[in-house]
Amino acid sequence: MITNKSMELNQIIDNIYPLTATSKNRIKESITETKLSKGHILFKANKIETSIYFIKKGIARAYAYSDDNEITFWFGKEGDPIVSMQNYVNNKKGYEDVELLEDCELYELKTEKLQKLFLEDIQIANWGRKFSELELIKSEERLIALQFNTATERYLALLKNYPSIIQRVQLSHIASYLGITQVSLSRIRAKVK
Amino acid sequence: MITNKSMELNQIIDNIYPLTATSKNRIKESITETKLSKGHILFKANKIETSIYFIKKGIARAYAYSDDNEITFWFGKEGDPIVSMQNYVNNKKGYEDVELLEDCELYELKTEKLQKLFLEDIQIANWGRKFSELELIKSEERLIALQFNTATERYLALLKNYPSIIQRVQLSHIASYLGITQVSLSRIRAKVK
DNA sequence: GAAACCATTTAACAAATGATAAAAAAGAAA
DNA sequence: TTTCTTTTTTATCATTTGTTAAATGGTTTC
Repeated sequence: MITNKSMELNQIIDNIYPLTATSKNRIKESITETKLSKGHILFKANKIETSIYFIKKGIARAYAYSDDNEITFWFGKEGDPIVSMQNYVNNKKGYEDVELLEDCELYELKTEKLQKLFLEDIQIANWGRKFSELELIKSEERLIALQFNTATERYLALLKNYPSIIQRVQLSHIASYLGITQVSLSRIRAKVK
Repeated sequence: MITNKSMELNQIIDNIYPLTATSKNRIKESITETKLSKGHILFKANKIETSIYFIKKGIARAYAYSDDNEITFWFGKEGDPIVSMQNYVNNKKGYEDVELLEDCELYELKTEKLQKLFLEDIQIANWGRKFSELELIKSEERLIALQFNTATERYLALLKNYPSIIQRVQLSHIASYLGITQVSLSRIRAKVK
């Protein structure tokens, strides 16, 4: 079992956008810590979620269904936010499940409280702005990779940029994340070795 | 030649996030209008851009190079923002060119002015937050489509959701947008008819 | 209209991926 | 260990997509 360093709340908040102590405390006051075990379904599709999370320790994946088979489209590790964007942005039901792939320690932040802080504290509003901007950059990078690179290239990139994910997650999830079947990923792995 | 309705500035700003008249005017004071002709390269890869734009009238595309061939990864039409995200978010050089595909009327907003407003006006900070959130939703939808759907399904979805793009843009750009070759798109079109 | 140019389609073959099933390997449980 | 279960790999064949080149169709220019 590979262990990864846990990520402290201060660092997570600061990495997004620097805040004064006052504003930072306002966010921290709205955050609670929870431990949940491997296999726990954190978000359920077609439900309104009331929280977003940050991963202190552990990994998770988001997946949705296409016909019968589930497709993983996101992995999160220590420091990453767990957000159902349709919930967070538009108060709509999400289309994804989020499953914890290891025992996790999470920071939970009630969306409602955060939305209130956005309207009261300009620093937190900018923190929230930066949060979405950074997620947008990640999403765009992902998009470009899917559109520009072959499955083999995407696999090698994942191997290079997120070696921990590959070691900690089963290949069927990685295959669907890469947009290919598990059989196809196996072939790629055999060729690359 | 298909003509589309032009999109007024007030509507563009309001569609993102409702603002008081004062805050809205602050944004509007920072915006200038320009007309640029078809073929104009608005953003150049590996350059720091100092503005973002909104399309009043016309269409545009963003593309980047993979080896020799250019790949279109974004289309914009009336009402859409034109932003080089790496420039806007991280002040880094972008990797994309943006080309105007028709004669265009654009609203130009200097990034520096906007960043200043973010720090001074909480309403505008939240407007900027919402702006990125909405772009993030679009990006995620795009990502899901690429990962979940076949080329044929993506083509049909584009046909359904953005009929104007298909009528106004040449097929080679659409093919690369869909992540396939032009030949492959031709085959799909022949089959679908 | 003819010539030149560009976009789109079609054809032929190669390469990559999907689908299904079976075998091998790895883990978990008794 | 041995058994059972799950994950991963391998094999086979069908389908899709890529590559290259040629043919068709449409526009522009002279």
